[in-house]
Amino acid sequence: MPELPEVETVVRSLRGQLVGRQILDISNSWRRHIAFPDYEQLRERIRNKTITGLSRRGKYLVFSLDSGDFLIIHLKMTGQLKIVPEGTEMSDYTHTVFLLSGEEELRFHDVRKFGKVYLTDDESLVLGKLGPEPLSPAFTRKRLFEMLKDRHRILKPLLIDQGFIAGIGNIYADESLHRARIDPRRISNSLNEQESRLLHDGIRRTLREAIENGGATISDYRRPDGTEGEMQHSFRVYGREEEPCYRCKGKIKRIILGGRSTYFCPSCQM
DNA sequence: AAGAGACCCTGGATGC
DNA sequence: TGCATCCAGGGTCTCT
Repeated sequence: MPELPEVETVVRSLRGQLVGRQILDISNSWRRHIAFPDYEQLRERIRNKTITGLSRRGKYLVFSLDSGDFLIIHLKMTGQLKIVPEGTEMSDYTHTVFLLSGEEELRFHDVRKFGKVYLTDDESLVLGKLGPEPLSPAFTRKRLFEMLKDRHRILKPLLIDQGFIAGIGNIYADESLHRARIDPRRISNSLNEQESRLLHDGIRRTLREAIENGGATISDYRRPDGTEGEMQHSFRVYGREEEPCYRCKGKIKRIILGGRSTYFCPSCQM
């Protein structure tokens, strides 16, 4: 569930607490949480390293270490990160724990176990195939229009393709398309310049608004301090099947595109 | 290149 | 109450 705004919220919340701290050790009870290298090597390479930075790329959290390695974490559907005092009672769903200097622990809690931890000195091994950051200055209206022209794909699945644009997931794709008044079933290269501009604005405004709201809490997502985001109260279409569209009073429909639920308003999204 | 479907997981909702 | 089945989307992978 965490998409770009949720991951950004987590990064902002953790950065001040983690940068400058040392990772003393790691423990893990679900080996598949560790993507690469294998657990023993990762443990060897991470022990006693200092966290020098924390940033986000798409839906990935990227910790820079003073060894030159990058610790990269993807929360996937149900991952949560939290900092707790050392020795706090363990939840059944905490599978990876980083022991920190200052007698605290960074815990990776993940009910569905889809999350992943990577350690590498070459970030591109993990992040290399990602598309542009939608909130970066490089993601201009012109660039999006050119990207759309180059492809012949159904719009909604294209927007959640991380190689096309990084960070948009199922919820914010639908929200962005509704804001732009564009039908999710449209083919990418059928959009004219004006429609492409509306989509560009829709994506950026939707993501910015979601970050301002601290992300959306749906079932598992929590901020690292345990509080819920607020964005779920502002959804225009997501999860609102058969309810009236706020803009035109039409009925919100749910269809499947690219194997995922897609919510939209057939009367004002063209 | 694009798209469909299986798979990775589990809790919660729904159906009988 | 209990059990089976479906669904949720973050991805990856294979096949057509």
